[in-house]
Amino acid sequence: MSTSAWVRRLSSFATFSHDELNLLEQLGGASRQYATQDGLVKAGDPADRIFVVLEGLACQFKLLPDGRRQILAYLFPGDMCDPRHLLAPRWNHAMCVLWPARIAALTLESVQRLERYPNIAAAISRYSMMQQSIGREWLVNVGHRTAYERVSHLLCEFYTRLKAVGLTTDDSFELPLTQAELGDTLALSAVHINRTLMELRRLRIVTFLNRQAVIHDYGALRAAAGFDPGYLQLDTEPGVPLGRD
Amino acid sequence: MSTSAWVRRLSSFATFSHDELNLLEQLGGASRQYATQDGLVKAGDPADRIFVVLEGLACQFKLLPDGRRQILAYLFPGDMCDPRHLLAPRWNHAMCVLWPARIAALTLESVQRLERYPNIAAAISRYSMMQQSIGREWLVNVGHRTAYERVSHLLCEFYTRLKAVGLTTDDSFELPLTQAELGDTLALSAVHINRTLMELRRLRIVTFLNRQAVIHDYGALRAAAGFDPGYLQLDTEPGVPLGRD
DNA sequence: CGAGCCCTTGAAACTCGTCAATGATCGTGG
DNA sequence: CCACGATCATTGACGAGTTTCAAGGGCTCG
Repeated sequence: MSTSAWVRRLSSFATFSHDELNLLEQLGGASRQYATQDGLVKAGDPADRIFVVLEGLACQFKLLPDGRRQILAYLFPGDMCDPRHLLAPRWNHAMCVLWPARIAALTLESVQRLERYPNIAAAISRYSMMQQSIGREWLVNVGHRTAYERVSHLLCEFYTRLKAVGLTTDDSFELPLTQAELGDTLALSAVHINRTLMELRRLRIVTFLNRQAVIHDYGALRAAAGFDPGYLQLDTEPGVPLGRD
Repeated sequence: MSTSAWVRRLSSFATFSHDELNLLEQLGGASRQYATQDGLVKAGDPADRIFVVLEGLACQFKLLPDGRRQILAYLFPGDMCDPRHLLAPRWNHAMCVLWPARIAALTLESVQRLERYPNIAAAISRYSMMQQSIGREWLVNVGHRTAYERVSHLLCEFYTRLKAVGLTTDDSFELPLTQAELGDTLALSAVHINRTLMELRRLRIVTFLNRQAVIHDYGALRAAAGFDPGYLQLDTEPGVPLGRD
């Protein structure tokens, strides 16, 4: 059972030796299968391990007392939690599985073992930095873009992130999200998500079929979103290592 | 020229030796004075140093091409940028000064020098983790709370953060922000910020005078916001459970 | 074949934004 | 010391974008 998406993702942030690659690959053995709707952690749980999504889809979210939900991040294959969570006593947000997933859990000790390899430590830090960058862009998205721009921007982000780990075919990718989940991500009602997606479909920019998103006109999508992929840092050259995390 | 707010802030995340305290205090010498409106970095600048705000107020923000602005974080006295920014080739957001400030700049080397002390490294990591946590809460705020809840929540956050570094007196604190800036933070128009603040004032919950916010009824403010200070991690020790929701 | 979830669509209501004008405050220079 | 301009706060009227409510239809799975 391969950890390849994870290795591919980290490889864009550092160059690994044979040993390091082996170590990363071994993680597959410690993984477990989860089903849609499975909870991974909830707010208040002790933060004693983080997760690496090897296949499938998971997300982080926060719940308000009255049931409103804000999705904070998606973990596609190859994505992991920020190891810094291990420094806090407890989680202050929740995680759940959105589509059947194979997920590995890492304890503080296993992360420290990995981070003895400077290349791995550097890759994880750079990768986590990029995830933070995505979070900042989401704040801009939710705060200052219209519904149409928001949806377009999120689709651009997904497309770019998935392409980077080889999870797109031609111009389409798996997107097993309900419109309610997209709504909780973009702070829009499911109804309005629907209307916006219909509009994108009507303009032949993006269509959806069987949980697949097909980008027919990436130029138009990107223009609609004002999408600038720079923040995804898929271009950076590996540099100097920086301490622990 | 004290660095005390910074030391106080970090001290809540680790216990420092005499040597470590000295080292942190020395930073004050390398600081510089800035005026309101001064830019610190803009998107695209090389990320070769980060900033520690010793006094005054600065913020991070992103600009959209048409001029819309989203403020991403405030740096009160004692706050610093995440050192991880040094791992990226360039900034993808901007920073500016909002109120006369004394600010120190740290290069990658100086951060590495500090992080040779494990307590300092740990404190900075934990502190940065908390900053990230604030960012997540902001996404919830902007995404899923009403104008009234948003404003209340932000005021609760400010009050709690400032109290933790001793920058409150009684129930008031300095808040030299314009309503336009609050609007760009909370994704509301300045006009609507005004109406919301008026409402808080009408209900005798919070008043404003000479750039000071005065909290008359913290209970009501907290209730209005649904504020739970847990995410600020000002109370807990690693691993120690606390019975809460 | 039914149950449940999800998508789709319309109509009405509401929150919040935009526009515009007035007033208050403050720093600056005459 | 006062006049001026600039920035910011305040207020009202109106409009736009989005939410809510409600109902119907399609798909999938047991």
